[in-house]
Amino acid sequence: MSKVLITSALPYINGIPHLGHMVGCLLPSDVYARYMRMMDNDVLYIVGTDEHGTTSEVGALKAGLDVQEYCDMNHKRHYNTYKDFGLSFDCFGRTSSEQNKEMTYHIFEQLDKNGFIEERTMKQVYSIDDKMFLADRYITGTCPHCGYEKARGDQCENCTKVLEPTDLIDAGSTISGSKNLEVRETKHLFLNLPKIEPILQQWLKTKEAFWPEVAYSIAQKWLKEGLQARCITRDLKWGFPVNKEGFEDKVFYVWFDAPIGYIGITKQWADEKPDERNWKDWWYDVKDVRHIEFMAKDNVPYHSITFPATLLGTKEPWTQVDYLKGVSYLTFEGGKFSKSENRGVFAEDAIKEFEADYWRYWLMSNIPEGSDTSFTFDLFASVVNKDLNGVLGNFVSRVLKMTSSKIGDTVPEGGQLGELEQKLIENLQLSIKNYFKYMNELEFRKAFAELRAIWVEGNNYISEAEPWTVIKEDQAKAAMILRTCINLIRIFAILSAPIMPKTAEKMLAKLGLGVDDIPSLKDFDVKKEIEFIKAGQPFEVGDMLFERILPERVEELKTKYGSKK
RNA sequence: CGCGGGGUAGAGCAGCCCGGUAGCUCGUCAGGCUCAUAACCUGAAGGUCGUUGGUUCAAAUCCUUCCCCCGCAACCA
Repeated sequence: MSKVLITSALPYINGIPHLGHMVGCLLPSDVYARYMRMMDNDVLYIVGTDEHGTTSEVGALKAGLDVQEYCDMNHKRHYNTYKDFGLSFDCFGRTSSEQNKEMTYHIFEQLDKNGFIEERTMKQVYSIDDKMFLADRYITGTCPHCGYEKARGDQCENCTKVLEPTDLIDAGSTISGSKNLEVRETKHLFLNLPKIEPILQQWLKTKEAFWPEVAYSIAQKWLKEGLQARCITRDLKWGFPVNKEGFEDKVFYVWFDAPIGYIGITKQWADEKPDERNWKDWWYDVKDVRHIEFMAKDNVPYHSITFPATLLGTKEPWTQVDYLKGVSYLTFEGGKFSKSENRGVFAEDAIKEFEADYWRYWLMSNIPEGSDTSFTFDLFASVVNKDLNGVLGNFVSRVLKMTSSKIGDTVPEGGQLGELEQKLIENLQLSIKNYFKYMNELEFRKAFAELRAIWVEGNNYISEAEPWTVIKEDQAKAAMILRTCINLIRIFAILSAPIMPKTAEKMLAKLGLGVDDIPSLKDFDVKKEIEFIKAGQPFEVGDMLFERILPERVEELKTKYGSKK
């Protein structure tokens, strides 16, 4: 049994998670965690909310709430959404926790002690009416190059030129609209990345060759361009106050404490049961932990460069990422998800339309492993109707209905496996081997194409075996065929459990089994499992596993979620 | 010349690293079956692999030109 530490990029508290967020990090991490547990590994799966930063402050201001209250409320909201999607995290923590503060302080102190922290004085725009310094993008004005009136302080969206906020004509705060701005000097702390770069390079060499193309090339790109010192403090209220003399009125930059959150949240988890859990068993001076991180491409630089450098700079034996599963973006009908424009499916609404497993299956079998992938309701409906209803749901239905109507509501007795069944076993052995191989390699698209092929194997078998014909002459043989099919339902349920846990449960329930009856996948042997359910076991036909999505419904959904805009 | 990813049948993708008759799923068409959810099974049609030039006996695969889409460009997260 080996220890597998799984972390999903921590969703930002202010955002409303959409399908892209779900497939970018949350779902794949969950599917992988479930799979690794079924493979008998000791898994710790960490998720939580990333809470600090200007965006939270502004969000709270707009909601008329105190930042802490605002985050408490949204944390709960995120938690509920992810629970609805079936995420099986061991702890859903917060980057604003006391535990994370402790970790952040410790890591900062080590970096400072080792000479990787430097002070710099910089000029920044201060909004007198907002009583705060403004990040570049919180300032808008007219672009000096193209005259676009809503250019941001960091870049003009219209002409794409990179700007300084002081370049803007007639600049104002996006928070209050106030134009009462001035440039003030302010002192900040920087993480000296160039100084850490040599050891970072060395470390990276041992890891990234195995990472996905997207992750690997992004990390390379940053190194190629040369690292710059990175500012890790901010003039804000909402964050951890900097634990260094002269900087008490500042807080750590959200991106400094956010990834440390993985460790802080692990300590939150450990603190729930201090007698049996220790965060150090996962993060500090351990050799037997394999750490897998999940994220979308925008997060890759921080997890391949900045955060590893932060940990390396402490010169302490922290657990680093072993495999970084970086994916591209999911787009919505070819464009961006946008809450304000009511375009795209957001997780809270998705779950009201269809059960989690519909989304889990579509998203995971279409995860953007290569380039960006577009979600469309047409594709969604076609996958649900074909794969889930036609192939899997229909197999379960035809087998149970036939057995029930022709023989009875218990698993039928008689006959023994023949040549056709041997062929079935061989085919399944090969497909399952491939399925496990792809899951181990985190090649999700390929893995779920293989899972689908496994389901098809069921329909193939029953077509060839023709129990509806056999039963007229050989009752015992027909019984054996149907018993084999019922066992296939159980096997399909077990193999599908990582991606569709609720459906797996439903399938097993039809056979009078529970989730506790799911065996380890480690030594999964089709030969044995195909005869697991014995004659006499009662079953029930029950409801269909999935509903079909009819064309009218597709049109309805498209209108409702802004596909047509 | 800012950087990276992508451009392969009507749709969605694999193959490219390590050149050797272009593969998978959906859709379409035809056939089969009738246990099942107008479902399932079998077969067929459909692609000059974005474009230009080159290397090679041979290029989707290696080098080069240009075009298109997406993302990033370090104080939004």
